[in-house]
Amino acid sequence: MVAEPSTPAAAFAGDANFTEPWSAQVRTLTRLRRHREALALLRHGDPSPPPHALALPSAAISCAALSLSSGISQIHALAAKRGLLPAADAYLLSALLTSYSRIGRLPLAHQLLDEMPLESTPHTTLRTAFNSVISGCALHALPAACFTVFRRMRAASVRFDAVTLLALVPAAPLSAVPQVHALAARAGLAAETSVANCLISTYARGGAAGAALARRVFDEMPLASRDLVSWNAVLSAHAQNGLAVDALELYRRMRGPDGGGVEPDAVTLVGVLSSCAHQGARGMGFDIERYVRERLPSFRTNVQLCNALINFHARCGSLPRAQRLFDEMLRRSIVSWTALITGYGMHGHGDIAVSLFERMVSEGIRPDNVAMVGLLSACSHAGMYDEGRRYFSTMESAYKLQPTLEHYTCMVDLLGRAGRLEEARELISSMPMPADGAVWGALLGACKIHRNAELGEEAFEHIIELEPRNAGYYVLMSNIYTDTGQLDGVARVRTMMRERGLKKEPGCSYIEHKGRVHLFMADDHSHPQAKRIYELVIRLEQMVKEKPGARESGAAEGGEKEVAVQPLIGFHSEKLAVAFGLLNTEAGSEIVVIKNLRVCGDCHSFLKAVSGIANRAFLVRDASRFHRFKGGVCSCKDYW
DNA sequence: TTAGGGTTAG
Repeated sequence: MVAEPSTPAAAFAGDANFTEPWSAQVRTLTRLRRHREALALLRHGDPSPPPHALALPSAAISCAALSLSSGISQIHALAAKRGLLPAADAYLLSALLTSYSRIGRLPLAHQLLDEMPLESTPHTTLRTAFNSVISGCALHALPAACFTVFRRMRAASVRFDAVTLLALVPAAPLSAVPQVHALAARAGLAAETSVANCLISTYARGGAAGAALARRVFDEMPLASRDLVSWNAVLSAHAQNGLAVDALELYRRMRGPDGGGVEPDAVTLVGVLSSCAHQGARGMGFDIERYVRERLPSFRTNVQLCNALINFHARCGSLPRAQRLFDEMLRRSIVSWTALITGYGMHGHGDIAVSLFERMVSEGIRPDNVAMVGLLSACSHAGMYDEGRRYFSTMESAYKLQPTLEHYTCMVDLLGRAGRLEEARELISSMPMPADGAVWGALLGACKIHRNAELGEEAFEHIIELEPRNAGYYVLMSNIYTDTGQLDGVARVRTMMRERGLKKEPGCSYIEHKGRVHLFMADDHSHPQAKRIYELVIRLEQMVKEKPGARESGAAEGGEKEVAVQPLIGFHSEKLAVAFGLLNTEAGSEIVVIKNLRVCGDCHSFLKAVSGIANRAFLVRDASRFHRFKGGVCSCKDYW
């Protein structure tokens, strides 16, 4: 084959500066990350004049990049032989320190640091040397070592700088980050863009409270210091911690005058799409997809961005679009598969989820814990008891995966829903770790479906120990008592809630129309069209009532579903949202509603009946899955 | 010529 001019060597020959000595060319190649060529040139270059001044530091860095540990040792030995160490050649010393640190030979890095003459070495060289080792410790996940070296640095009266902090801040335990932050502020470094960005992303690891701290750092940054990374970091801080509304609001601000003309990049969009998916913000997600297709035409090569789009579509009701994106991807990761598997699971297509999973495995991708959660929950939503149990029991032998709390939650849900309450209870007893609120909550939900107050009480006892402030579980227990006619139980749970100051999270549903979000709460009259909406709901209620068999009983009920305030005409939010959709959209189009809680049995049978009467399709995403109502039936087959 | 900040799935 004829070498094309685009091959690395030929390209280098083409752009090489031939007036530059070959040792300087080594440096250039290292800078261009063409490490193999750099080392080849070092090996074959003219040995006189000696290459040490320019070539050796670069060669050490190239060795580290290629994990050539012995290469670094050889350069080190050569330097020692030539008398360039300990500190005669500061650059070579720095390069060796960096190389040893990057490759994880930290004892050697420490040794070099120890050998440095503190008095005669320039201060900046000392600082770089300490920074190299601290960064190396951070790179190799040795946070305690970072601080040990940092203390030595301070004991030696070497001033730290922004680079030191970029390694140190993420290495600090979350509880100690504010102290490092204060240290940075006292040194006048906390306002530097790189340091502030680093603080934002580190605080972001600390849940909702951390997101608030991250937000404060961002808000305190001078406008001129905020760059794209600052916006991305603060946006992700909210997106990662479930604060989707704030993340979307930040994105709007970024695009407005506050953004200072910063254009989003793929990283921004990944974060925003995740929040759109979480929040059901379909309009914004669609806008972003348009932006991606117009402005980032090579997006198909960006696996994370494609994954974010797949996840968005799968969770926002457009499975065909998610599937198309998946099919178009040039390279896929396990995340791509998981997003799609989870999406099919949420829509009740357990069979498709299972076959996707099998296809993934046959393509040589080993499932991870998250993929298994997606698969097991897909089985659970579809009532695929045998498959779910089989996959769960072979997790360890087939895929070397230890079941986590989330897998147990899926399995308790799967067994419980299928009516195997005792089996679910036994599974909890057999767990190698203590069950958490979610596991017991899954059992409680199953007890609601199967009206088992006794086992429900046991689950509830555990839950109020583990999650005493989660009102949803109290409502669930109270509903079990209602269903089993134990009114004293209902009163007891209500008293507990009152004494503890707990209020049920209000149910809300929303629908997007012509670029606007229309939000409804139960019995909410604030919408401008409220009068027409209520009239329509009442009319539909009457039509449903008159339709024989329209409101059958026996639908599976369970989980933290909303309770109808009035059994006959409960103006739950999803009814209002669907009525708004019927009044404002054209016949034939699908009405998509996003809801925060689970659909109650009453609304479920109402929506089924109305889909038949009005000959319209409603797609409702509730807290755990999608329901597609059409022609009088629901895609969940009343199993939810 | 040396040290370096942000991202996805349940």
